[in-house]
This record gives sequence, C-alpha cells and structure tokens, in this order.
Amino acid sequence: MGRPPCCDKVGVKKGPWTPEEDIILVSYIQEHGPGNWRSVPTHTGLRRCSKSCRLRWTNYLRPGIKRGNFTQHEEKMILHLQALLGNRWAAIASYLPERTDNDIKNYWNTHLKKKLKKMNDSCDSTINNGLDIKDLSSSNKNTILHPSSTNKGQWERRLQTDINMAKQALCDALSLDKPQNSTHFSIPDLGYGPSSSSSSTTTTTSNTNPYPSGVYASSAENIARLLQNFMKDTPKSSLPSPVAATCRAITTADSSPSTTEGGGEGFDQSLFSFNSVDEAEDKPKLIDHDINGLITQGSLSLFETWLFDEQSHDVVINNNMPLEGQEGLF
DNA sequence: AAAGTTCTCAACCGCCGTTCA
DNA sequence: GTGAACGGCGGTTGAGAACTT
Repeated sequence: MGRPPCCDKVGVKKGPWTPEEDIILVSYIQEHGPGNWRSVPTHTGLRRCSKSCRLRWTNYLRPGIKRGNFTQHEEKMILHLQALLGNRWAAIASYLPERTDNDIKNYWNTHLKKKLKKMNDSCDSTINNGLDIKDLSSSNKNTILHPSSTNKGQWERRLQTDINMAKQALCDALSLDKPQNSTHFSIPDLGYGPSSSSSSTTTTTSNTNPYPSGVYASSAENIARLLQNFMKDTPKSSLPSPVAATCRAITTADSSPSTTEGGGEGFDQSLFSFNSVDEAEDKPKLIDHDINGLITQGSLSLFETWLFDEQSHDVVINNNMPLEGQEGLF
C-alpha cells in the first residue's frame, strides 16, 4: 500500500492567499521550519493543499526574496544562463538566490522573450555580445537532447563550441559588471521601510544567516507590514498564541527605527532564522545550498573560477554544478 | 471619463522522479 | 517489489493593474 493522501481534495481552498493565511503559514514555519509540507495543512488548519503551501512559501513568503525590477546584471545573467541551460528556471534561479524560479520565468516570458524577439527581428542572425542566444539555446537543446540526430563527432564538436561560446558570453556579462562590484546583490527601492532608498547594497560577510541581511530584512519587512495591517483588524485574543506572539514580535520590531544600512537591522532576524538542517532541507538540491553559500559569503568565487579557469572544471562539477551531461567535455 | 487593450505576476495544473508504507 | 503520495519543476492561466485610444 502507498502512503495516505496529503490533503483532502474536497474542501481545499484555491485562489489568492489572504494575509491571515500568510501569517498562519509563516508562524508555523517559524516554529517548525520549512519542509514536511504534507503536515502543514493539517497542523495549521489551513484549507490549502501542501503543494500550495510550499509554493506560497518558496515564491512569496520565504526570507531573502528580492522583489521588484530586475537589475541589468540580473537580466544579463538570466539571458546568458537561459542560453546555456534552456528553460531550466530552477537551475537559473540557483545563480540568483534572491529571485524565485517563478519570478525569473515570469520575467523571461514577459520581458526578455520580447527583447530577444525584437533583437532577432531587427537583425536576423546578429550576434549579441558574441553570442547568438536564440541559436545557442535551440542548438543546445537539440544537441544535448538529441545527439543521435547527427554523428557523434560532429555533435561533440558542436556541443563543445556551444559551451565555450556560452561560457565566454557569461564571462563577458559578469566581467562587464565587475566595476559595479558584481559580487554584491543590490536591492531596489521597493518603497518599503524607512530607509529603503539607502539599502542598495548588502555587504554581510560575517553574518551567519545565509541570506544577506538587507535582503532578508526587506522580505521580513514585507511580512511585518502585512502583519501590521492584519493586527489592526484582528483582535489578538482570536489568534492562536504562537501566531499572536509572532505578530507582536514582528510588528514591534518593525516599528523600531532602523539604524543601519539595509533598513532591517532593527528587525529580530531570529524570528526567521532556521537551523542549517532546516535550511538545507528547504533547498531542493545541494547546488542551491552551495551557490547560496558562495554568493552570500560575498563572492561568486567558485562560479567565476569555473568561468575563468578551464582547469578548475573538475572541482566545480564535483560540486554539482548543474551541467549534466557535459562532464568530460572540457 | 469610459471603454478597450495590454501587461504583470501569483497561483494553478500536470508531469516526472523520488520516497515511503 | 509495488503502487500511491510527495516534492519539485516548467508551462499556462486569469484577475487585476496599467496603459492607450
């Protein structure tokens, strides 16, 4: 026999999440950590399926998510990674840990696709930054997924060429941004928080939290704002005690003046800090965890090493860089 | 100002590989 | 070993916002 169903399909609520539901979910995850999604609806009383809870958390409530406009650097990263990896949004998102795969996918579909089309229309076979993204993307798919369509030698040579081109293009994209200090991710002014306009960079290296503090706070502030609105209309006595406690803690912390860059240092980060085990569990793959770690340490070093140093590929591949099927080609 | 059109993005759907009873 | 549920992913949808006429 299989396992019991995670949730009853009958009576499962659909559609947009309410602030109340968000609070319940956040407070549950604060207490238990992300993961074990099948138990979330039963333990919280949320009439949502586990999948919906996980999605809401990973795409919206999770700390460290950056919302708002994509920077030029991010755009370039997406363009080049899409050319390199295809529509593997989760893999692409692992290089942009502050963005969700859904966000990247949406941005691609609504902005970048059009941009590319425009570019291709205006200049049919133009090379962009030394890389014809459209051709590369399709040729990558064809060559990787359908090697039998051509003889092995040709396929390998073409794949090698494609990979080299993609690496070069990605290398160019990253190096173009070097003067802007590409190793730090910027936070756009989303209008949140008292000093949102000054929270443009994060420089945490000593913070044990895997997310840069500014970004982290930015997300937490969103939740706090949501909580404040919720608390105005909801009698505290009607809330389950852990939820009420969370609301009190968050709203209190949020109302305190921010004293440092990032606008979030006044916030009690422990409210959303989970132990490393939980965090690792929340990361679907080892690569996500590793890249997060690398990037939030203030460096893309391993990734860049891979780009700049041909000899290092073995190390990177052994660290699960998402380049399945390309091992041994360098 | 109103109607029509386009854009955005949160959420859903269905598929697939993995896990578990 | 088997089969059903889980977790994760990419594609798609649709409601609301923004823009244009």
